[in-house]
Amino acid sequence: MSQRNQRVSPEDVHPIACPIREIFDRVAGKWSVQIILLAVSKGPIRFTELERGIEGISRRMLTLTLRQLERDGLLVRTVYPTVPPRVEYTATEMARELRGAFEQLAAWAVRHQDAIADAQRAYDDRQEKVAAN
Amino acid sequence: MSQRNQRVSPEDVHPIACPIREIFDRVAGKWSVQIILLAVSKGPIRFTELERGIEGISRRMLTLTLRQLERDGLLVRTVYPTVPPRVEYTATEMARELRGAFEQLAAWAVRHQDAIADAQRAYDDRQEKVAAN
DNA sequence: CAGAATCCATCAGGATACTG
DNA sequence: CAGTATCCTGATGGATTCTG
Repeated sequence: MSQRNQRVSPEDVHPIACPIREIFDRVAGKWSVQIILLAVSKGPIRFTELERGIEGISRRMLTLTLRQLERDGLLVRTVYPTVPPRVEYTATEMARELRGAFEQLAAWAVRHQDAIADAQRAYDDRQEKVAAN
Repeated sequence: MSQRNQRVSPEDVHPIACPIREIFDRVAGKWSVQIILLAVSKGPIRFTELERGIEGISRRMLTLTLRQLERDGLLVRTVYPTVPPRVEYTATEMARELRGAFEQLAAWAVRHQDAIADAQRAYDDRQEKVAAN
């Protein structure tokens, strides 16, 4: 307890940081969260509904992200060979389980958003003073 | 319940997706997670300890990420005006509260890592077949 | 030791046009 | 409708050098 200059071995952080990293990469991308939330809350959802429901997403990124989520087994893609074609995306059970974690993070965000904003202002003020030196 | 062609209004996803986005941006960056976890578990930690403890991080990215976390009030930076200089980073209470959410996500990751790997293999196999057409 | 500053490669991602 | 293909640009981030 007195000695804190002990080396930090990579293994200390790895077992928790590594799986988390993997998850965040595939699940916490800018668009993945919104797609998953929509797919979870809106049941089977169509390509165009997603495109309209997610502000600012490009057709390209929607396609790429959907493919990745499908590959990871978070979404199921169902094609109805009608004309015009109809494709629906359904969240799997696995994806639905993410909602809890997302909501916990959202709660944390809400709880601390003011504190964060304050911290940022305080920090920026300090920088201004230094810059004005 | 029969009608699912209802429009998806942006407000349906916004209230939860927006704060989450903010959080993920500032907290779920490639390096932020590892830095926070190290700072939380290793008490006050020095620049060089972080550099050695996080595999593959560059000096530049470590500095940039530390600045951002400090600005957001997740880390406190303490300078000891000795020679050579000594700087320590301490996780704030706010940052420590994140551990729960991180661990929940980590648990999710561990629970489903096999299923995800399987899904990916299955998906890739399907693609190969198509490519071979 | 703990950075700041600079240069440079990569690549995520947007806009647009085309198609089964 | 639900994509694919192509082009192009800005931001991300690594490597390196310099300094109090």
